[in-house]
Amino acid sequence: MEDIARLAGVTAMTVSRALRSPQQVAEPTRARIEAAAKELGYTPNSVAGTLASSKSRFVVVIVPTITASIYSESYAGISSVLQEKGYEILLGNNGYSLEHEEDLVRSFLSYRPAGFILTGYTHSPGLRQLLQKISLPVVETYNLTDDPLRVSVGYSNFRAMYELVEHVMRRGARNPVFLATDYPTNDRHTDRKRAFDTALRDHGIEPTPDRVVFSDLTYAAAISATDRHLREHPETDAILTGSYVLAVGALFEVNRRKLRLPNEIRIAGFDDHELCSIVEPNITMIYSSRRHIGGTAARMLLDQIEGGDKAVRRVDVGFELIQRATT
Amino acid sequence: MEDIARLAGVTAMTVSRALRSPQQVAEPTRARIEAAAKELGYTPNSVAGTLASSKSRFVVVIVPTITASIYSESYAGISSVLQEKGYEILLGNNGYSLEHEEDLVRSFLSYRPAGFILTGYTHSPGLRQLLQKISLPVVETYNLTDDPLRVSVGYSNFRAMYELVEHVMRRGARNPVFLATDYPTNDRHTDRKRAFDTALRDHGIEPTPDRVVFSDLTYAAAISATDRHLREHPETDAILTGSYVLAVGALFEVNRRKLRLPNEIRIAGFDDHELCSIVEPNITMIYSSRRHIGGTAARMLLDQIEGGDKAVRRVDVGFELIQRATT
DNA sequence: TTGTACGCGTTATCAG
DNA sequence: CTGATAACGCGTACAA
Repeated sequence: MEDIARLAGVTAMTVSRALRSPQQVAEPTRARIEAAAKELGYTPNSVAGTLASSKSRFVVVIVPTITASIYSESYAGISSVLQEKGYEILLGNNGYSLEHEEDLVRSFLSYRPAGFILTGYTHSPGLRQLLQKISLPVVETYNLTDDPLRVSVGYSNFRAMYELVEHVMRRGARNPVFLATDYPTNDRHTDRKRAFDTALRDHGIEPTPDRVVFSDLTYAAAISATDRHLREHPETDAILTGSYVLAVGALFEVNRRKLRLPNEIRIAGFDDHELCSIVEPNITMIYSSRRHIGGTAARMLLDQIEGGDKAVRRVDVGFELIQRATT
Repeated sequence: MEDIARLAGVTAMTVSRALRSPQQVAEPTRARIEAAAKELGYTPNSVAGTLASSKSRFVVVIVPTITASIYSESYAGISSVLQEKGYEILLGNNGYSLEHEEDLVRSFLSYRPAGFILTGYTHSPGLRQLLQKISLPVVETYNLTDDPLRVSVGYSNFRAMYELVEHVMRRGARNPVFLATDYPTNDRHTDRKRAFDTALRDHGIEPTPDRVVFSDLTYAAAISATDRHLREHPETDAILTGSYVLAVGALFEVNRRKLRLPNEIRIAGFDDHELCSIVEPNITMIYSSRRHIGGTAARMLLDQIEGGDKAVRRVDVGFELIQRATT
């Protein structure tokens, strides 16, 4: 900046202003400065800027794992909104561990981020305390709670599962099971599980433990989990899954057994994906746009960062139950 | 740090040392400082540290799109290696546009990153020039070239495609087509295309333009592209694809037409994915671990950053042709 | 092993 | 509209 200032016949401060808030500088001055900057091949130093202003343009985004397509899609939604405003993302994978999440947040704090976008509303007590204390903007995503840290965006996983059970029961199911990954700290899962139990009771069915089947998030694991369960519980007539991967895996196994869908057995799940409308028969799924959740989360975070406190506390983006051939 | 220093009865400089290089500080002093830091709830300021030392712990990673599973997997590989060393990632999506890539790099430069991990070896002239000039560590990934910017890690997409053509020809194909996405700046694609043409000529087949079919990267697009092509060219007896998504799409269409695999027609492609071994019949694919490419790239970057110039120029991670039922 | 002085590249603030 | 001065919080370099 000193060099540019010398070349343009001004001081460094005027250069700073010309570059960050051009309207504060007389047009001829600004033009001279811009020319000088280009001539010298100036690259601004955001690190120094952040230190001087104590305002960073970093946003921390924490997802369970970036390799699951739902999270990479929501990341893409966040990224496209933040990029326009000149924010950069510091991405963390907590691997579904709350302690790891807390560690990540603490370590990212050293970059003095402008805010956080987290997944779910379940966090370690230490993290809740920390985020309460430092009073930085926070958005929680993918699920709704009555008690968000600041604001949250997502849909009611409870209601979605309740509707899904209702749906398969209406379509003739009497013995549904819930096929899901086993991450006890995943509130999307626990809310769905509560809804599953509630809906079953409302139909006079006892939600015994053997109505929940755990599986890793791979097709092979879903296939063998389905195989094992159908062997032990041949009366099963509906499989509800926590992910499209598990739904497709279940479908493969059901097809292999030549069970007739949707009369002998039904399949439906969460997190619709293109594959679900391509497989034969195509699969009934709960859909909610991940890009939209991400984009909305980013906008809500910007509202908190820039807008002050007129921020909305809670945005329900809703969900759709897309009925297809498996029900 | 001043506060900690006061509480521990030392100067800020000693605090700085105690925190960054504990072995330079007498143990009792270090313990006092640590206790004081904990008591005051000290959070280091990496921004100030970066400015003072002009050494950042940011690494810029640029991928075409994070929502494609191959890139999110390689990101995960990069991330797990860099995290151990205390580096953070600034992630950019270039959307397969070289100009966008150049813009991204220029804008990330303001954070004074320690290095770059890029996808492919094809970049805009401006970017090549820039990276040459600033002499920062760079690793190019996913493909090999004789002329890397600094170092590169990946496998020969040319050789892989050549082997794939050889393979289907050996299995009886005479009229192969190449089904791929249409990103002209994607050097993985252009190398595969060159190999496809070369291998065809080596078999006395003219690589006419209608032997290449373009499709978006969705199952639906792959299905309709396959449908269209098979209608116009019913003599087609092998479909080679640039992605598992296209391979699975092609398989669905081939199955729908009740063509017999692998006798009437064959399918094989790049970027093996679990789905390829689950579908019926399962699909022959080229495999190379994306996590491994990412992890290796990260290590090669660290070598440049920390190790000086003993860095390897080129790492060929190789590939496997996994034969399955479609050939 | 610890301390002193200074600089990293910018922006806040107030004066002119 | 522009300038002077003083931070921002830390690390480098050298001295003690």
